[in-house]
Amino acid sequence: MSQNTQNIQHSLLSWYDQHKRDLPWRRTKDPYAIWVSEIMLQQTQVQTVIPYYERWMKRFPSIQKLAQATVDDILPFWEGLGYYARARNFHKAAQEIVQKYQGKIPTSAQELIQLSGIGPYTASAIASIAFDEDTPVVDGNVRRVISRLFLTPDDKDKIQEQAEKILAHGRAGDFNQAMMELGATICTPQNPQCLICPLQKNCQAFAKGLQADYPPLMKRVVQKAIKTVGGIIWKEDKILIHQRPLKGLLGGLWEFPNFRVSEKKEGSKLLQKYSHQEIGILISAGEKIRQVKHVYTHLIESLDIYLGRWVKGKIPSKNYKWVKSIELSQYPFTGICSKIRTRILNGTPNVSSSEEKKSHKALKKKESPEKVLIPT
DNA sequence: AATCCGGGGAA
DNA sequence: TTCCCAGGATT
Repeated sequence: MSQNTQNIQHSLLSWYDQHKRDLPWRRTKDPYAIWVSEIMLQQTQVQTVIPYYERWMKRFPSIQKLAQATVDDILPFWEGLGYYARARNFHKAAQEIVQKYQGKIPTSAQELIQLSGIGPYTASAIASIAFDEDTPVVDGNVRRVISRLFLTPDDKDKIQEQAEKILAHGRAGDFNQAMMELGATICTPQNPQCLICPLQKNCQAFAKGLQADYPPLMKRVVQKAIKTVGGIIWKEDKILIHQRPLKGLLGGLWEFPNFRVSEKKEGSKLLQKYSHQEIGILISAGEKIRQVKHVYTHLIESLDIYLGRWVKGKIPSKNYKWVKSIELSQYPFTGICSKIRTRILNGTPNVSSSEEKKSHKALKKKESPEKVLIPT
């Protein structure tokens, strides 16, 4: 091992021992708990994950409890976290563990990666953190730190090679977390805090003043704008909701019926047309309640919501349901439709965006609605 | 090798 | 606004 590597390991681990954040999943060695955290942390920041992690662990405290649950049981605990396939894959893996592994979580990265939802990163993370296997992780943080430390080109194999070279054997779990912690708190994408960085003396980018140039920027994709029309469709005191197909965008989440449109016709007519074509019901469509925008990674959706009333026809029993407005909060909703749901429950069709955010959070805490919008 | 898959924090 | 986050599955 080179002098430089020894120095990096020592400086990084000393810094980590002294400065590591007190995170819920760092208070345990339970491999299941660490697994939960690693799945939630995929492409998701620590501060976002913490409340979800706490709620999840309370409701599904073990791999057995998770395996016993249904997909509909688990989705509400993932609502708003995004990348819903993570929840489904994790659930599937839990059932595999119970059925094929006698309920025992495998201890090696090589075995873990076989499970659904576990890729190279997560396999190494669980193996090193929960089982002390000497295997390095490479995530967005590690990629950036290594890229700057060694001016490594942004090549998957080169980064992996470097990560293996500097891994502190015997303390792989701490070392891996330290690399990620450094990337998250000091060696940040913009304005890295090089002056207080424990690896400043080892950093080739800092020596040349090239921190801002590493890693090279990725080309970004332009978001596509799409337009949809949807309806709050009443039948007596009930509203029609739809569960999205399990696979694909927002899989398994519920929403108010809405349809992709390209034509520039009148929205209420389109809602009638698609309600007939896609759902098989006849409705009368009234005024536009409001327009809601929602930004996805590759998509910007603009949804026009109309008030509707059922006239005749039977809904497909599978993915459609009539529910009372006060029951809406029992279903995990898509982000864009939860904005509208909030307004129905509050009886405030038009609120400012700041108020919208508050009421959205209030809903999640299951606070009782004050008023209910009366159908016209 | 590309593309899909969310929602939010931070500057 | 823009970047990107303790990535994995699908095609």
